[in-house]
Amino acid sequence: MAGRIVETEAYLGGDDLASHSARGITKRTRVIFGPPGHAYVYFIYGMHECLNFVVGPEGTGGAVLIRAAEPLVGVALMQRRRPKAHSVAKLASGPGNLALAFGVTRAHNGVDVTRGTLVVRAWNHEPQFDICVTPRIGIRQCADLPLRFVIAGSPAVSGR
DNA sequence: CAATAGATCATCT
DNA sequence: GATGATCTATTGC
Repeated sequence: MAGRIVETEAYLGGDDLASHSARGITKRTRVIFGPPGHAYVYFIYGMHECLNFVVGPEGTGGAVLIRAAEPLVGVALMQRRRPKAHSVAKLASGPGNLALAFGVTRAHNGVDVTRGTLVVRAWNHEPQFDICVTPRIGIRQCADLPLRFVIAGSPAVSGR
């Protein structure tokens, strides 16, 4: 499967209280403080898994939540995994949906995302996109920081 | 279309 | 023992 990431949120290290890393290294947050280029997958609300990429120098605790993607390859498989989705654009719209559609689970927590079965990369052959910046969604702490990034007009973007 | 309820559990206090 | 980087179905206009 493959998709284009169209919506992300940044969670900073240090004093960003919305970030899981804000309260230091724990069993759960240790991969966020590990080397960048690795997946951080967490379980939330008793039912959903969310995919992040660790970014920034090792030890700083920064991560990027992948909130939505446009399905490009493997659409049929994603539809089988998400029978409730009402359109292709919604297959991976929202963090929990994206993880479901792409089959990402906590088993991927800590994997190297520069090589292997779960890979992110830059795509150099696309036209330029307009990126909109907004506050992050679904948080209470630091809810005013402009750290959500969406590709303008993408049908797969969630919320606002 | 907007607002709300319910599902459900790992994690940290 | 409360809370949360969510989703879906349902209710109410």
